[in-house]
Amino acid sequence: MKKISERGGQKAAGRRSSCPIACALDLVGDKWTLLIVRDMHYLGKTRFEEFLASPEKISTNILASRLKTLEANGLVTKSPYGNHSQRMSYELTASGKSLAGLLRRFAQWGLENIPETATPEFKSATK
Amino acid sequence: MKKISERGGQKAAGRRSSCPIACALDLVGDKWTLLIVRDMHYLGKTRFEEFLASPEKISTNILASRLKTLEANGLVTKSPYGNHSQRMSYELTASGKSLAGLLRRFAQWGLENIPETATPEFKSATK
DNA sequence: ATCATCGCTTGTGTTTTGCAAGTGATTGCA
DNA sequence: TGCAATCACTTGCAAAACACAAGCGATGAT
Repeated sequence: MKKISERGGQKAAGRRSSCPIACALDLVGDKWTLLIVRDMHYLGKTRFEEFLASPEKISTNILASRLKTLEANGLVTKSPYGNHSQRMSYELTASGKSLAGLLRRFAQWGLENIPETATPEFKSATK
Repeated sequence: MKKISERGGQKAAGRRSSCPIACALDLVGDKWTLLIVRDMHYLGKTRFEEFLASPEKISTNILASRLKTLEANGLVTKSPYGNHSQRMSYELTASGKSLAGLLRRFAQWGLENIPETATPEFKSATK
């Protein structure tokens, strides 16, 4: 039985605090994870090689590890596609898709506050 | 004279691409920066020691370096306060304040998608 | 004069990242 | 049937970032 005074102030395993902002940052607060989600959401990418092709040039080991933790955290599902047993398709779950609003805020803030950010390929998708 | 085909696809110094999401992540895409902004925005913190007191327990050298780059990127201003010339007050600029919407999205996504995130002290502020 | 507070810096060891190369399971093609 | 190409990774290694603890210089209070 947990004391009432402790409820709401407890930390979940591996998290720095119970703050929803801090917890969200623990899951997607790094330089690469949200770019993978961006590629899935705005560009419809699903394959390892497609993510590698983005202009930010993520390296293969980082991509593999990020996809693994995205899957472990329930934001992405991994499944074979076509008739190739080795070829994998990564897709957003409901939780993953619900990051779209966050991505749009990032895009909006970047466009409004960072000079020379302009991406023709995203402009229509982010409106 | 720059070719039209290059415009909109160029990279600014030190950035991975011209995508506004990637650029925004270059500025605030790490585990600590947005927590400092959170403390400034939601809790009204302004001093070094106050940021250290947050439950996530940032270390002093990381805090100092993040405050320095926040200032360098024009998101925060630093000024002495009171009659102590050594005591500093950190405050959000207009660009920094405009991160509030992003923070709210983070909080909302965390509350909806991560179990056991609940912070009484933020709930009223994020509604 | 001594002590505490504030805002840091410095040193040290660990963890994470970036980069290049390689691996194994196919698949397409001659 | 052989052989190169593709895809999804893994491995190795150096560089950078991070966490932790200690210390430092300026100020103010006692």
